[in-house]
Amino acid sequence: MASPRYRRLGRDERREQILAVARRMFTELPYTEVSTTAIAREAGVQRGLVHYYFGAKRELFLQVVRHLTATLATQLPPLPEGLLLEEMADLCVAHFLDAADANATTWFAAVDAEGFGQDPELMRIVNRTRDLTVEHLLKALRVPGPTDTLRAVLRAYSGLAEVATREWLQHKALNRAQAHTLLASSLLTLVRDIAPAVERS
Amino acid sequence: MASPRYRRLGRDERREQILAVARRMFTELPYTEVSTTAIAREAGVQRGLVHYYFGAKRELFLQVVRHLTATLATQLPPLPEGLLLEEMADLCVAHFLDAADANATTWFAAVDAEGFGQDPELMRIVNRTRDLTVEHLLKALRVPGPTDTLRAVLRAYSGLAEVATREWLQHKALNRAQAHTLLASSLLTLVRDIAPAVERS
DNA sequence: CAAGCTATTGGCGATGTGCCAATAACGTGT
DNA sequence: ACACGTTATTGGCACATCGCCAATAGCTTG
Repeated sequence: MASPRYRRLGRDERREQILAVARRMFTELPYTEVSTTAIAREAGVQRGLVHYYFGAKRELFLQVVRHLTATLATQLPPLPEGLLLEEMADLCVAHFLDAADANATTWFAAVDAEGFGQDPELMRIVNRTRDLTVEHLLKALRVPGPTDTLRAVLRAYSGLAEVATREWLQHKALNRAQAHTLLASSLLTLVRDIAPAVERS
Repeated sequence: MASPRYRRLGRDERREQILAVARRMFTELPYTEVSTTAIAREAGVQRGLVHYYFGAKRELFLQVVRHLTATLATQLPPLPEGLLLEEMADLCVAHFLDAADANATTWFAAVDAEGFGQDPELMRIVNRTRDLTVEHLLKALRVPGPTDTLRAVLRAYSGLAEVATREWLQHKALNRAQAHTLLASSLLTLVRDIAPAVERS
């Protein structure tokens, strides 16, 4: 007669629900200020259940980061054919800025996670995502011989892109058009002029 | 008669000793894996003393980051006179790479601290250090009207420099000469060509 | 050598984490 | 309808960490 004391959900269902709560909280607060107790409370569940599904708190955090980066990676745009290098760079940058704008909080949370001091697994996750973007750029720009040097240059470029985006969306020292100009012309120069020079060094 | 159970040091002396231990441990391990207990143990002291000097663990950590960034900031080279823009850029990059090389662990620890999720005070510290470097670049390159836009572009450049350094020292996808070429030519192009274009956008 | 200052200790209380046995919700077979 | 088995969920134990503070004990000074 009496209503049950708790609702029993399917494994994947509950798992996803807790993950959603964790996602929100980890993007809002630093790691140390998010307790499994708080996550459980917000999910309307006992703390033990969180550990039942995810083991350690760190594991849950890694799942969250994996999800964030995966979300961003799937938003890579399709590649139109037969464009000039300039047009292609423009397009890539536009798509990138759109994605960053649309998922600002997600994006910064993922990027910020990088510095979570020396955690090897976390470094691996974030680096793999960065490499995905680099490979996408390589395909899009159709550079003849994609060497390791060029990849390194493009990874460095992603560092520039990260801060430039921050200057636009957070610090507001640049507007969107300026961020676009900066990113597009840097990309062009890096690929066309600087990368070959670096290769020869 | 019996030797005393502990040595009593002066306030600053003990403070500096604990800080040194904390510096080492925080640069070696992630924040969560460094306990005040461990710091106290390595310093040969009771845990309570750590809190007596630094209050919360977070405060101690901030002190460490402050010290790391300050150390790097004091290594800014003097500015020689009457050089071409190219030569000046070369010089700045060379000094930068030297400093990064000499203090590799310190440098990466400071840079990594940045992402310590959304901590406002920590963001402030790291940003101020970045701005110091940017101002130094501005002075060195003697650009006519140092606008806010140019500053933003240079901050973005520091993002590129950070990753490029990592590619050289950690991932080893670039050698020193290549890192130098990348950083010097990017800096030149950004200041001479791209920043004005961004300004007009 | 007594007295005072304070660096240092040692321990209490609260909170967080990892784990696991007991429990209860829900699907299934009869 | 009802017992049964599965397993999602709870609740609590054991331990570590953190922040704090009263008591203690080095060192210094007169």
